[in-house]
Amino acid sequence: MPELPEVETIARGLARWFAGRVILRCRHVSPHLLKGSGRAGLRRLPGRRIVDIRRRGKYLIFELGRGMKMVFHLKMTGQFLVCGADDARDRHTHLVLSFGRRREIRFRDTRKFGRLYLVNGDVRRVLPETLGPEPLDVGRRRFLDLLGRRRGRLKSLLVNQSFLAGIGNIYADEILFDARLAPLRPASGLDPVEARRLWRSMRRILARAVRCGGSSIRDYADAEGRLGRFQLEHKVYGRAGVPCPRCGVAVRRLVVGGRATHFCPSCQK
DNA sequence: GCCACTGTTAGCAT
DNA sequence: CATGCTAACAGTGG
Repeated sequence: MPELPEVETIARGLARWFAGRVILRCRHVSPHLLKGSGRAGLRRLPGRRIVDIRRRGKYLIFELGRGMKMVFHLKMTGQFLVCGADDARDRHTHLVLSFGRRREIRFRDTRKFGRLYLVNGDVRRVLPETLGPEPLDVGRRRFLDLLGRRRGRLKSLLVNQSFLAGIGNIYADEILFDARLAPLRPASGLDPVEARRLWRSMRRILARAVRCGGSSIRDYADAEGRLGRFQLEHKVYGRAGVPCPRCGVAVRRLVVGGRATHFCPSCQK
């Protein structure tokens, strides 16, 4: 479930406690996380300082000393845990970074879709070439321009990482509800007022979700174990059959581009 | 026990 | 450029 707000929250929490700290030890517990030759790079982690921890799209990036980077994608169920060396470790823990005072960062992932890439120099060498810009960095004019170049349905476009990086299923549905736009609308068919509303809603929803620490639907928690609060503000996601908070008509659920999609059939046009 | 479903994304065919 | 299907994997709920 980690989308932009969740990854941002995790990155901020980790950076707060671990920026500037030196990795003492690295234990790679499972082969899934890091493929093939990348594993050799793990030996070069001990002794290296964590300069900063930041986010790009849904990727979490540890910037290390001398230009080395660890780039994580959490996919569906990846999570970070900050804990003590003696805390119980279950079979879904795939990587452990040890620090002084017996503190550890652990990467845990039940479905094993998550990935780690090690890179020297530019992170773009491991990010997809097609990765779109940051939603919160795109100005209104640029957004309208990007939108005008695309066809296809609004819902599919918002979750497309080559359009904008970081929006997933939950926030796409919440953004479209906020913008009062139907998920099946063709992206190219918006008038300027609607397009501007979509840009505003995107910024509003993502910024508010970051302030809330993301959405805890199933098992998401940040690295310090705190739950997000934005799920309390969901208006349509996961609420099929519940009255729309704006007009009272039952929220509908359908599948668009293979993704569950929730919307109000009455006030999203 | 079996089957359908779940937040992601890459790769492939159409 | 867009869409649909599959696969990677584990847990949950009917």
